[in-house]
Amino acid sequence: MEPGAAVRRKKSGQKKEEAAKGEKGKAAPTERAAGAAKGATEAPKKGRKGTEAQKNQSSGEEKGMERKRSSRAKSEGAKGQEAKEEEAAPRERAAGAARGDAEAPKKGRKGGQGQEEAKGKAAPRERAAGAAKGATEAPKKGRKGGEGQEEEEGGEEKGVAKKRSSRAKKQQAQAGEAAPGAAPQRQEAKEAERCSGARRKSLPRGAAPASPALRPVLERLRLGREARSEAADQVNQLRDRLVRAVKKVPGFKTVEVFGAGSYYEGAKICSPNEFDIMLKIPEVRLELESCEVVSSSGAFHYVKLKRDPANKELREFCEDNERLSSSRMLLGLRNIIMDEVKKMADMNVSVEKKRPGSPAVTILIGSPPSVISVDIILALEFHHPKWCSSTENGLGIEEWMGTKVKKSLRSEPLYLVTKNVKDGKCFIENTWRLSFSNIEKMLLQNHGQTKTCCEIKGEKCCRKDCLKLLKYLLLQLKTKHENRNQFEKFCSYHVKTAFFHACVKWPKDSDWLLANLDECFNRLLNYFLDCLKEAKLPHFFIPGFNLFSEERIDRTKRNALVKTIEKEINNRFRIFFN
DNA sequence: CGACGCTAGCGTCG
DNA sequence: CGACGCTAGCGTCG
Repeated sequence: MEPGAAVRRKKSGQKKEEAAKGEKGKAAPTERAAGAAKGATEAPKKGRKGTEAQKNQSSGEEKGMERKRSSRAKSEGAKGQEAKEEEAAPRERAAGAARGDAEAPKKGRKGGQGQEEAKGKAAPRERAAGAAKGATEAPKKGRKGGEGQEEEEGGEEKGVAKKRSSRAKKQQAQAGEAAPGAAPQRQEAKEAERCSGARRKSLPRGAAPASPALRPVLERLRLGREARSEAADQVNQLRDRLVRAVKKVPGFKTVEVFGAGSYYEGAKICSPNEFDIMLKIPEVRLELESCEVVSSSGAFHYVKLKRDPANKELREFCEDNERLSSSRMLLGLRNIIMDEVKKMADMNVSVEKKRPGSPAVTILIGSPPSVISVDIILALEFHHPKWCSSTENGLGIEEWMGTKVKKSLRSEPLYLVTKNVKDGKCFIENTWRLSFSNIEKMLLQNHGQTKTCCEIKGEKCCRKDCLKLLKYLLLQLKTKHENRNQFEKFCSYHVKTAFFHACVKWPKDSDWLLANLDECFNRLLNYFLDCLKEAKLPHFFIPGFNLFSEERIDRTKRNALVKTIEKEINNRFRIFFN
C-alpha cells in the first residue's frame, strides 16, 4: 500500500490537488503524520462512519485503498489533461472569478430543468431579494449561533483554491473514469447532461420511486456546499470581529451570539446570501409592560429593568421614566458596528442605511451582483415561567409534539428585539417586540411527532421540504411582481407561521411522508390560501396577533395574492421552472 | 437507474 | 475544545 494514500483522503481538496500534481513529496510527510494521528483518534468519533473506518483500519483497508488508489490514478491520469480541464471549466472559472458571488457556485450544481433560465434570471432575483430583505423579512428574527471558527485573512484565497481544486478533481475524475483518451467530448457531454437535468440525483433514502414533479425543484433550492462554505467563512469572520468590538462597550459586554433565521434553521433556499445574527444579552431581569397601541396585539412591550447587578450598565440606555429605550440601544450598537466596519479595509463590507422600524443593523458583504446581507439583531433574553399573558393560548402543539414538549419549550427563555411599534404613521421609540426564534428553531429541528423523524435511522418526512417550496413560491411571486410592489408586505414569516399551523393540523408523521411531497405541498399551499382568503393567520405564539388582519394587509393585495397563487396552481407551478 | 455508503464541512452542545 | 448531528455531494454496486 502506498502510505500517502490513506492520508490523502482526509485532506482538503486543495491539498489533494497539490498532491495529485506532484507536490506530494512535500505535502505528504507532514500530512501523513497528522493523518496517522488523526486516523487513530478520529475513526471512532464520527458516529456514522465509525464502523467503516474501523474496518478500513484493521483489515478492511482494501476497500478504502481501492477507492483512494483509483481516485488518485484518475487524478494523475488526468494530470496530463490540464488543458482539457481548462476547456471544460470556463463556467467554474467564472464562478471562481466572481468569488463572493454566493450564487455562482450553486449554478454549476443545479440540475433540473429550467436551469438555463435560472442562471440568467435567478441571479438578479436573488439579488433583489437580498436587497429587499430587511424590509420584508423583518419579523422573522431571532436565533442562536455557535462560536464559529476563526478564519485567517487568507480565507478567501483558500476558499477559491479549494473550490477550484475540488472542481478540477471532479472533472478529472469524470474524464478519467469515462475514458482516459477521449475525455473532452465526454466532459462536454456530462456537462450538457447536467444542464438539461438528465443527471438525476438519487432521492434520499426511503423515497418512493414514484417521481414527484416538485422534487427536482427542491433540488435546485439547496445551498451548494462550496457556496455555503465560502459564505460562512466571510460571515463568521465578520461576526467575530464585530462581537469583539461590541463586547468592549460596558452595556454590551455580556452579549452572546445566536444564529437566527432560516440559514441557521436549515431552511434557507437558493443561496446562502442572508444571515441573521442575534446578539443577545443573556438573562436580563426585566419587567414587561404591554404596549396598548392597537397594532401591538400583544407582541410589543415596554421594558423596565429590575434590580440586576449583572446588567447595571444597561441603565445608561434607560429613559427618565426608567423604560429601557430600544432605539437608543440599537443606535449604540449601530455606531459600534459602523466604526468597526470602517476599520475593515481588508473586507468588502458596508453598513446599509438605517431603515425606520427595522430591528437590525444590516451589513453587506461583497458588491453587486453578489451580495451577502448580514442582519445584526440586538435582543434581551429573559426568563419568565409563564412567558407573558399574550402568549397564553399560543403554541398549541399538544397533538403534534405532545404536552411534555410543550411544557419544556415553555420553560425556555424568550427574547425582546429592538423593534418599534407603529402607531398610525409614526413609530413609538422605546418599544420592544417579542421574539420566539429560539422556539421556532427547535420546532423546525425537532419537527416530528416521533422523536426519530428524519434522524439517520428514522423515517424521513417532507415537512421542511414543503416549507422551502412555499417560501420559494412566495419569493418567486414577489419578484415577479416587484415592480408594482404588489406583494411586498408578504414575508417568509407568514409562510413559516402557516407552516407551523399546518403541522398542528396534520400532526402525524404519516401526514408528511417523503414520498408524498407533491400532495403535502399542495395541502400546505391550500391551507395558506385559506388563511389569505379568511384574512386570518394568528401568530403562532401570540394568538391574538393576526398577521393577516385587515389593518396589516390590504384586502386587495390579499385577494391579488390568492388569485395569483390559484393561477399558479392551474399552471402547474410554471413559475417554479422559470 | 436507484439504493446505499462514505466524506467534508458547518453548526451545536456540553 | 471535542464529540456529534446534519446536509451536500460523490462514488459504487447490484
